[in-house]
Amino acid sequence: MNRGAPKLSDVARMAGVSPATASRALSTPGRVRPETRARVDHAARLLGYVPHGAARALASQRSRMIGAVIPTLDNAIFANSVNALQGTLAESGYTLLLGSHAYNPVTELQVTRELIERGADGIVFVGTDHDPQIYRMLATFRTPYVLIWSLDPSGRHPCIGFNNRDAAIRVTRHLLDLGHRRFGVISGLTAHNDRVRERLAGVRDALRARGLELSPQAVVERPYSFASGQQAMRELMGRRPSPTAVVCINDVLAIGAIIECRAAGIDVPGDVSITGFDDMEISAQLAPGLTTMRVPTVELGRAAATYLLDRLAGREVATFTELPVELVVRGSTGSPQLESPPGPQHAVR
Amino acid sequence: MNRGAPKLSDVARMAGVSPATASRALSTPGRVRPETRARVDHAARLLGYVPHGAARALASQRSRMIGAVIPTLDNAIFANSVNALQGTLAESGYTLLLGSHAYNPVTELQVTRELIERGADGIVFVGTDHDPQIYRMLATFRTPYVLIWSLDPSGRHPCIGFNNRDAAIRVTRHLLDLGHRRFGVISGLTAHNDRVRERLAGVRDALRARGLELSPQAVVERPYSFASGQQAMRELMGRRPSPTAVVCINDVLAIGAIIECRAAGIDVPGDVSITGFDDMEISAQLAPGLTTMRVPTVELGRAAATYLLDRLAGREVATFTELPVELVVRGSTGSPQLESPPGPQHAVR
DNA sequence: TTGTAAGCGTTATCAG
DNA sequence: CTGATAACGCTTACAA
Repeated sequence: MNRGAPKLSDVARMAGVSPATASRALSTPGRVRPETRARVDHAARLLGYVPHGAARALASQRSRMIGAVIPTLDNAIFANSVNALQGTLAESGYTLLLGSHAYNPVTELQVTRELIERGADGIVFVGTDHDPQIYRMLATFRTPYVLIWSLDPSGRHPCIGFNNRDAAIRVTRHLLDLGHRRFGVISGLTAHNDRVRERLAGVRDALRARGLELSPQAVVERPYSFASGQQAMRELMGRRPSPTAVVCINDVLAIGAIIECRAAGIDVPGDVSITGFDDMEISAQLAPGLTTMRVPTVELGRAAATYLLDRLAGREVATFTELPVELVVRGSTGSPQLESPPGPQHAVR
Repeated sequence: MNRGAPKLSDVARMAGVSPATASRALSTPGRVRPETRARVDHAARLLGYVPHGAARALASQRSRMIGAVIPTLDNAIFANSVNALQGTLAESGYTLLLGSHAYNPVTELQVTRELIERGADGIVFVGTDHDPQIYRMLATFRTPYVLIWSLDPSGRHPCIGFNNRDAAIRVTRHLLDLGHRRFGVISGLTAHNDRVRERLAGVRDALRARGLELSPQAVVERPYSFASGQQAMRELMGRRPSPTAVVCINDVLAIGAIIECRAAGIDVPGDVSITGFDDMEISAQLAPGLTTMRVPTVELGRAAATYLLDRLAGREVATFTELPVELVVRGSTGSPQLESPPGPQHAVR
């Protein structure tokens, strides 16, 4: 791909120095006389020299590329994080290699292999649920990595995330405090998704602490999509007695749920309360009284980049970072519901 | 980064063949005896061999990586395309290198250089507005590329896109046909963004064809954000006489505009009509009567991947592909407005 | 079909 | 501070 393009030796010749010196002038400017550095820089500029990354990687054993393995970019949540990740990496001259797996563990393994093969100096993963083979590969290739979105309870893997279970507990408690007793949950698919499982567990924990159980039919598990959320909401509202509060495990599902409520003429909140996770800006507009958990997507991306860059530079790094999640109570889902058993309330996330 | 990891020579030794044969067995299975191929495969599997991408790229002059240079991932529109692009590439063993520039042409040039440096075998760009230096670099390095989202009128650059101007014309005509005469436009920033300029020109064209002009104050130019859209809408509705129809150049702005209408108690459509571009699923929920232009984001990503893969494989490729854009008329923004000058109508996109 | 050997364009080591 | 020179791990003529 570099056919005909100027190479380092061309730059060196033009500057009247050896390739070695040219290399140094370009990558470690401090190690050459200012004057020769100027000559080399000038020659490089004149020739439009662009270093050959593969050659450089081969010789230096560093690719200056960081990989990210994510479920999908369709979820705005991950797109935001990836955007921040890429931006932060670029500031340090690193390029992002992107792989997604659509929640398929086999694909994930494959994608990871691919990134390692391309020489990723480090890799970012989402969540803690990964094939043991993945961790084995990372160890074999001594590839630094970090898990984001979740906290690793085992402490075996470096992670930057937040307490998904606790966030769900807080959201649920909020609903309980509003007086709700009949709950429904619109969940994402739990397979290969620790975030969903933790959040679900959090809802259960909070309810149990107040002597309530979540019956199997009170939980609807669906893939992330507006349509799923709509349909799930319809099902839940069809149950008798119908829930007065519904917790949505993800914002996409929440939006679907809200849409369904509007279509069915159900007031949110009022007849129903919704609480949620992730990126709820739009959801909040759909249902102004919405209560949500705001997840630090941008911070996750930035922190992951910083972690890996620091690690690669041999700097000290914290191997366990918990980020705060903010409970955002909008409008007045408040006291009214406390007296009369309110309509359904939904915890969105 | 490959320290301690098995290399091709290890596989070769274990299989009892030369490195050359091992290489062939792995990358061109057809060129070796089935029996030796099996031995090599077995050895590779046993050792957990992962090829060294940089070495391979250096020797073969091909990286099996494709770059994408996009404005941002924060816009769901681009995220969808990138997702499709990455997925299609992965099916053919290609990995995606991602760069974004936040609508900054200097950053874009830099990012492009970075991708070329990393050895991208091909690059996808958004739109036609690019620094001439970018095209020069692409030529120097003989890097295949393709522009998506727009059609290149000059015919100089391969492109896969749709007619942005025509789409805007159709949307505007629709509003005209509904009886609207007083228009407002919420535009994105026109600098370095041919899509916005084309769409804006389309609105002007359609109006002019019916003897109407768009006064300077009827156009509000803002960066993409919900807040911008809200604010712009407020400004437009403050004008006297106020517009009965508003065209939003992008869905993010549209959502903001709709939010503002709801907050102000303005009915959409009814007091106001909205029409839009890009991903209007949510907008449509916020304003059920919304008319929109549906942009083929997934197809754009897929087609771009296919184009580059075909080109790299030496296959025939169409260098100019126009994709259809669908005008989606929802609800009944219809006849009511035809009689009485309707409230403001907004073309969202 | 397989092996030999010469690169691919940089960086790193080691003298000078 | 600078210059030879040997890797880096793989592919690919060319020969056998």
